[in-house]
Amino acid sequence: MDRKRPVSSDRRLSRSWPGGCPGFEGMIRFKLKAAVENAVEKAIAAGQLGELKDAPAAVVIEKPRLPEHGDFACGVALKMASAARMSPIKIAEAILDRIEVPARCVARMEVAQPGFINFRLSVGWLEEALREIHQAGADFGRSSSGRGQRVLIEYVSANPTGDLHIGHGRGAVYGSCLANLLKFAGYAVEQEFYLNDTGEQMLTFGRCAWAAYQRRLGKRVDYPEDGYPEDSLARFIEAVVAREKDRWLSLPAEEGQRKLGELTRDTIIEWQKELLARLHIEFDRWYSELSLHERGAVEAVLQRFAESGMSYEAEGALWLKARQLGDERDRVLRKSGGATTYLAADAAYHLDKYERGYDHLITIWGADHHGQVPGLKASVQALGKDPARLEVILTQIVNLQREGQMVRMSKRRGTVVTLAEVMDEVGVDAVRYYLAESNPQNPINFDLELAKQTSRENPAFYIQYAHARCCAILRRALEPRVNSDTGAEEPPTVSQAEWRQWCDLYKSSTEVFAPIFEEDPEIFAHQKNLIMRLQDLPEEVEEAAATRSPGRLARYAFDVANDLQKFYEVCRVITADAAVTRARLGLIVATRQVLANVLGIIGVTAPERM
RNA sequence: GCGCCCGUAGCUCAGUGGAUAGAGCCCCCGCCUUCUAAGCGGGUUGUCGUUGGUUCGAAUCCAACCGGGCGCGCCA
Repeated sequence: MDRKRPVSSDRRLSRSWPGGCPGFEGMIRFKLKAAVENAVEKAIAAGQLGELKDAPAAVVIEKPRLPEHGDFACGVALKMASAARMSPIKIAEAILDRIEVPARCVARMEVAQPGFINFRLSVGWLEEALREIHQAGADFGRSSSGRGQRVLIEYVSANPTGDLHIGHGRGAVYGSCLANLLKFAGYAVEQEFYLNDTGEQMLTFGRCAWAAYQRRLGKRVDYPEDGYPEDSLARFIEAVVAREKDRWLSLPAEEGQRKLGELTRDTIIEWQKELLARLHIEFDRWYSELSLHERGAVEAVLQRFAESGMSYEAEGALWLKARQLGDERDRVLRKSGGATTYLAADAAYHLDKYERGYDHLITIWGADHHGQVPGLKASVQALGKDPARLEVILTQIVNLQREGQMVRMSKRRGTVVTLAEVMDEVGVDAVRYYLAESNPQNPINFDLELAKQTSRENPAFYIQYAHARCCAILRRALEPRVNSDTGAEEPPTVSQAEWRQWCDLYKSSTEVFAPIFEEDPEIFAHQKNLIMRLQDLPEEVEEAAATRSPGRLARYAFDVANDLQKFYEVCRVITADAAVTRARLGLIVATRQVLANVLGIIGVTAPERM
């Protein structure tokens, strides 16, 4: 039943082939899509698709799971069948007859039950893909789909009252990866950390810091019972004492609480900055909540709510009419005691974000804050801003495990495992990879022992190893060789001058890559798989950016590494044949480039040797 | 009770309308005179939480239910 038709050379579109595929810019899937769309149009125009006047379904080129179904497949005939009142097979045949692709690019096209069109690639587009990778270099995979839109991503925003834990780490890594990703996808991204450096909690914190400071210097005073655990402050108090000695000890209580609160808070903030920098996270701005209060922004927002009739007084408190705006209940803006709530400050903060002119706002919170989302949305709406431009992403919990057993964390009992400890134990790259890999809405089980025990097998390491291996091969080709028989030093396989020449060729020529391929079908399959994977990067970036899933790229990097290893296993790169060596080094360098680009996005280092 | 998130192999997770549901870990068996064996190949593993619906076709969409997590009027 299946109709098989080899592509004959007279169906070539491109007269200038090889050397480029005019009219087929972009990735292979896109090139195929365009060819199929074109064929559908022509088939309709020729009246071969029954009563169809226009294409009722978008052409989607997918990757079949089974190798027998080719490298790519298209199910558009199935989607058109009912509208055309024809059998999918007949439609597929009519379309296939009109698909025009260069013979060097597609080896075979066929119609298969129940109406798929399957494609098996030849080498033309693979060579072109490699040339594109070399030409784009560090920019390969970068897209302009963000159209330079300004996006502000706010994340971590941990309270400056203690250590960061693994949950903060997750938000930090996710936010940072998302920022890198959106930049790569063509957005103008800024990253911001919101400091809760004022309010009720800072008063409590000041009392604790003051007590801890006095106690550290030998004074017999009680430590507040319901405050932050003394142990969790000890390290920071130690730093404060080392710097300030006992010069504040004689302050009156109220002054002392304020002063030590500030000193300790600032110590913690500095410490958080350093820790996050170690995780390869740099914020453009640390935005102080206190600064909002100080310049009256919070009061101004309350004023605006009052003027627009969006707030009211009840039970001694000031309320936002959030119910009117889709929330399940109204929200308190100012407590009966007179202090403003977190929501009031957050409304002022988000209003400021809007007024700074961003096209889009992303706020990343831990999932335990999800109850606040409707209130925040309602408040920005009440301020006349479009809540659709504010995207709140919630990151789920991280369960720390050790050998499959949950690590119970209790602040009170001081059994909290800090982010710093996890980083020290399993390494920054592993922490980044494991936290980057999953999607934010899923809880993570992070097993410390597993991450350590399998350090040779862990994905972060495996990907880095693949990158280092590419570097090693290139080094090998460019370094002088030692003759194993005579011990004499011989010139390198590739001279520096040659190499520079080759690098230019990689960017301008597709023929240069032709000698990569072996006739042996098994080896060819590995070569093709690797190149197909590399040329996927732009699509992966698009998809990851659109779904806010940088973790997708972490998994993609693993697949690239895996395909490289399989290729490496069956195929030598440096050979006696200069043309073959040149071609395959081009593939290795392209692979290295793709790995480096992806590792850059997920913030894992790309080592040259391991 | 209400709201949000989740439920896929022993474990950790992909896959969100297409053909026979995939990786890694774990376990077993092979492979180093040759560019990094920190590697590769092979083998085993599934009521896709349950039931019903929509569709030519459902892990994927809809409804109800079950199980887990989180949140729920002046904490942040």
